[in-house]
Amino acid sequence: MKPRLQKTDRLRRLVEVIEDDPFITDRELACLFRVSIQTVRLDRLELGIPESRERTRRLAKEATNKVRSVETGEVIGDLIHVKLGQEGISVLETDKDMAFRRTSIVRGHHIFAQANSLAVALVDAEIALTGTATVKYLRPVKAGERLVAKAEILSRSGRRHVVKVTTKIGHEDVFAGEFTVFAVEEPEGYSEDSRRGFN
Amino acid sequence: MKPRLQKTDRLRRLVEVIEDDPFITDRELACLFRVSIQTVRLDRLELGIPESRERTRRLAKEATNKVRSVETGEVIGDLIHVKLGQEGISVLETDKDMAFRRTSIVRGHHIFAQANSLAVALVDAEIALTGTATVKYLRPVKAGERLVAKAEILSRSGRRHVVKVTTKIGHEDVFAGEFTVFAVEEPEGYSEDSRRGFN
DNA sequence: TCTGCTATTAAGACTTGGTCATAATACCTA
DNA sequence: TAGGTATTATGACCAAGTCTTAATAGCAGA
Repeated sequence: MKPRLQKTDRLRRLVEVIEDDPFITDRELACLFRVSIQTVRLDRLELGIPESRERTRRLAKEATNKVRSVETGEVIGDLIHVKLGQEGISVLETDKDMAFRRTSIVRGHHIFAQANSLAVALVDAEIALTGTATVKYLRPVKAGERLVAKAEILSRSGRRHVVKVTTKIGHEDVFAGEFTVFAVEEPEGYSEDSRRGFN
Repeated sequence: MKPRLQKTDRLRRLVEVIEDDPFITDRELACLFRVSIQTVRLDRLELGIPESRERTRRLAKEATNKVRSVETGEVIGDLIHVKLGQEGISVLETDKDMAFRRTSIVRGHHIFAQANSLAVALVDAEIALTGTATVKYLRPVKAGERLVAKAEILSRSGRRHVVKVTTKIGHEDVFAGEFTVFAVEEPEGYSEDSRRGFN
């Protein structure tokens, strides 16, 4: 039963190698594992791994989506609870892409962005602009930690809302901020078809 | 000279369409422009546009790089001048990926991130952490505008630095903030091989 | 030893989305 | 009518696969 062991071993390594370099072709893989192309194809078939071009295509789509959703996404973090004009909760799973490689410490602007997004989302208006923000970083956040931000509208006078946001990991406070968010009726010449959204 | 006009027109549109959807094939393009596949290929040849698969490949590579550099990059914006412990200037070219689609208004956290990055970069220490930040958004920024952030260390007492950042577009102030940045000697158990970097 | 099983390799036909070279045709204009 | 560009067609070829069918190798148990 030695060949079978060799095979399962190869299958495991195959997954690793392809994950490491999704652009690799069957020919290259065959060469790498010193087997025939057909064997590699059978292996891929068995593992349900698509061909090189398909992998590349998916990567391209996913990556472009990622850039759009992370960078342009309407809200940073998942809104798991929102009472418009009152309070809300947002969850952000941090990962290594948000952190410094060397320290694994999540960059501050992600934490800020989550809080800011949540503050803006609470304001019941077509367009909401952050005017000022006062924030405190209470302790560094490591990649992989789950940020739970809770926000509450402290006061409102006309179009001006004061929103308090507290971000925790478990029971520990890691960030606190106060945002002044303005509700705007008209786009003020900044857009033609705008509905909502600043910050 | 009508066909020539039609052609240059088609070439312009071709660039647009491909930019809009890089995954599109020659066959689809031919169908779209109501010309033969050969014409599309000649057009691409003339414009130096690579084939669909090549475009996809580049996109995948570039996008994966982009996610890393934009998200993980040590500094948001280009540091064009830094006097460690004193002052610095950073430039950030905004684009539509940083803005809301509907309004073309750049999301606040990018402006914050540039200012914060610059503030941290000025502090001459192995590791620098932002403690607090007080910021004001003075007017919305449209995608495409060039943000010039100037920062100056106002005061320093021990490891605590107060950094003032002003961001302008041309001569107009769009953002102002004050950051308290702490210089840290030891990683305080948050990392093993850390050198510099928080926020 | 023969049979059966898995693993591997091979061979062949077909697909997609092209490249490259060559030739034919269409259209317009001087 | 000749010359030019623009367009289309044709055919050979390629990379990197798919899918099917078949041959071979190596070992294990009856």
